[in-house]
Amino acid sequence: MEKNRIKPERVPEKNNLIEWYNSLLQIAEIVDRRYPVKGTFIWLPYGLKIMKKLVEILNKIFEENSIEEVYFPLFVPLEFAKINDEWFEGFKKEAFYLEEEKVMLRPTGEPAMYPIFKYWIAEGKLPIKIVQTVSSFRKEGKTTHTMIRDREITFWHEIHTVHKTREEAYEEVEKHKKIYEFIFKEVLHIPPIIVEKPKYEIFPGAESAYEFYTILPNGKLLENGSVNNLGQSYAKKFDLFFVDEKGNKNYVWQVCTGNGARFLVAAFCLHGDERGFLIPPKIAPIQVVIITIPKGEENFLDYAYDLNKKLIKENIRSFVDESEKTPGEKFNIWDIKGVPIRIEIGEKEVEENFYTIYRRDLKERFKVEKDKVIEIIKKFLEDEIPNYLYKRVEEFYKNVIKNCKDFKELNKLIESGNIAKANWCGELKCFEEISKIGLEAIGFLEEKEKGKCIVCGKETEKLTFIGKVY
RNA sequence: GGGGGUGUAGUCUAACUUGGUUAGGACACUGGCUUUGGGAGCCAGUAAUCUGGGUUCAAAUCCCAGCACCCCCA
Repeated sequence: MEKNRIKPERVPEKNNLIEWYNSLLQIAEIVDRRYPVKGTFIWLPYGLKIMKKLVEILNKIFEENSIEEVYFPLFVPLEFAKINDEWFEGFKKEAFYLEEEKVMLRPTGEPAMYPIFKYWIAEGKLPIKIVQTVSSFRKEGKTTHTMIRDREITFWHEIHTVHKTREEAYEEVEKHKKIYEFIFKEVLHIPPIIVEKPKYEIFPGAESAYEFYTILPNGKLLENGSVNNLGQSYAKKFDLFFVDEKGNKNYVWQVCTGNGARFLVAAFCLHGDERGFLIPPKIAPIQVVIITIPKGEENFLDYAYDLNKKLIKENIRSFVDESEKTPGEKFNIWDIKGVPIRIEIGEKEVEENFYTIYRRDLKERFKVEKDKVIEIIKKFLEDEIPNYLYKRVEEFYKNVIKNCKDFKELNKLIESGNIAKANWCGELKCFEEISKIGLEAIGFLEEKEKGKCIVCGKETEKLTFIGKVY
């Protein structure tokens, strides 16, 4: 596409996902993409409210797991950054520098936090469990995509925990896998996909790493949250140790996890349709929009606000759109913005004493008796819409994931928008063979099945997904 | 990282091939009247050649660089 050929207020076809996604981000007023610095964008009020709702939910869950929010500076002294030479090698080219290169803007949090952890450990503060939600900065190359690959990665949360024992760190890892699973299922209504990364893909000296993925409607995989069991690799570099009762020096065990706005990308792309986005009810800034259909002098706004008050009292985020637009125009705008439920109030409703309730996910209207409205809306928001959304994505995943036993079939399968599920031994050379044909084996699935590695033919129980990754 | 494409009002575009118009249209926006059950109509108005350099009597148009966006490959 040489140019965005999208009329500003028309939703383009979803079969070109990036075009559809980019246009909708703009017309649904999630972000303004016109900021003239590569890999950055402006969060608009509606989008920011969605993102902040998600952050609020995340922080609440973290806090329930004894993880406290902190704020470290964005500036990282280069001497800190160089403590872990492997980390520095990995990030030095894609970091931004200032103060005549004595300081870098954080590409990730470790080198800012870990030297300070040394003080905290010395003060007897183990275990340390903290989270920071902040921007990270990486000088991404040519390909940037809003919220998928940015140079300023906004609302990136990173959890860092420090433990006395290996066992405690392993328990922490399991906890974090469950937290992200919960977010996917209960907040975003997307079936979680989690893989364990092979050893050569994780940080040298780390124990293990898990990565969550979502499959986007164009059949590309999106990394969407990682949980790293760092072992003592960083502890040794940063000299993080505690002295036990016997007077022995012990290096600590560390865990870190992170993700950001990619959670939203998954929700937008998987739940959205030809009419626009669909915001999962738990993170929707507006869960119910009330639209009146005026008749002559009567605008029915009193009825709308009466209902609005009742809904708000029940902790339902409700909004009356009393703008001058025509009802049809309002229907379309709120469809695009993805408000899960709409209530229509006009002459018919008032005379016959009912409400017309429209479900964005089904695109269907329901005639609901006035005194049942709260009950029905709660049922829709809490059960029926989440369940329907989840099932729909589950169905999509089922269709797009194809079993594959033949290496030669891989490209054809993936070219036509699918994800391959295959037995895979996970050896480095078998990873590289797949990379050579432009694809990626994302890691080991939790599911196991006897078979032969798709590359080398060796017997293995391990399974992987193979596809293109953003 | 390699290759390719594109930059005209808030948005989508015409004029670019073959240099010369008052840079035209639509949507949006503002004002007015009329309307309102899936994007309503009429009238009037505001508003644009990405930035810098070059070629030329003359540049939206040709050339170079920068910036930004999109696509393909790694």
